[in-house]
Amino acid sequence: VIDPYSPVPRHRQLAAALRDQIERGDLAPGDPIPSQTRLVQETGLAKATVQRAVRLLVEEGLVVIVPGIGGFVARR
Amino acid sequence: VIDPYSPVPRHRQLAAALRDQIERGDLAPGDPIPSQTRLVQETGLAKATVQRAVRLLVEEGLVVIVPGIGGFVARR
DNA sequence: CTATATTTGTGCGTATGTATG
DNA sequence: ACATACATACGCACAAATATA
Repeated sequence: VIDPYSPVPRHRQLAAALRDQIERGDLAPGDPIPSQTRLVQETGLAKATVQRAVRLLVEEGLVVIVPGIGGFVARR
Repeated sequence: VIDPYSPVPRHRQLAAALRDQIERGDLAPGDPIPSQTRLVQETGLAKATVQRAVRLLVEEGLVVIVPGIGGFVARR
């Protein structure tokens, strides 16, 4: 799902992909989002890049992170 | 603390500022130095530039870096 | 209560691409 | 051509929080 040759930064590509899944309803409010470890495995991206993508969604209010537990689609 | 218009390179400016804090005793031997992330936030410099400043202090023997942990004022 | 596994958080080291003076 | 600087990205290691066996 990630195009390494795109001028769009990889963390933005991943954030966009997750945002689409949320807005499409694939991921409903309250649902856990894939763990950072899974996202690293599935995308081939570095952990730092994955975290940066997730942090974008947190700043947008689409995702809530609970340390030690995981990330969830925000209720609202 | 960093003057972008100074002819002195920014990494040297930051290194000098940290060196002053160490020699003044604000940072004692064994004390952790501010993380690179913090220095990036506080100075507005890029990570690579901050890292370069810290590396100067390491080469001078004023700072010791422990990978995965952080940087500390050298004991001696 | 202890041990282990999972997940997020933090931090360093390094490399590459791009822009500027 | 060169030095400086920023942004992006990967890899690795350790710490903290939480849950489970």
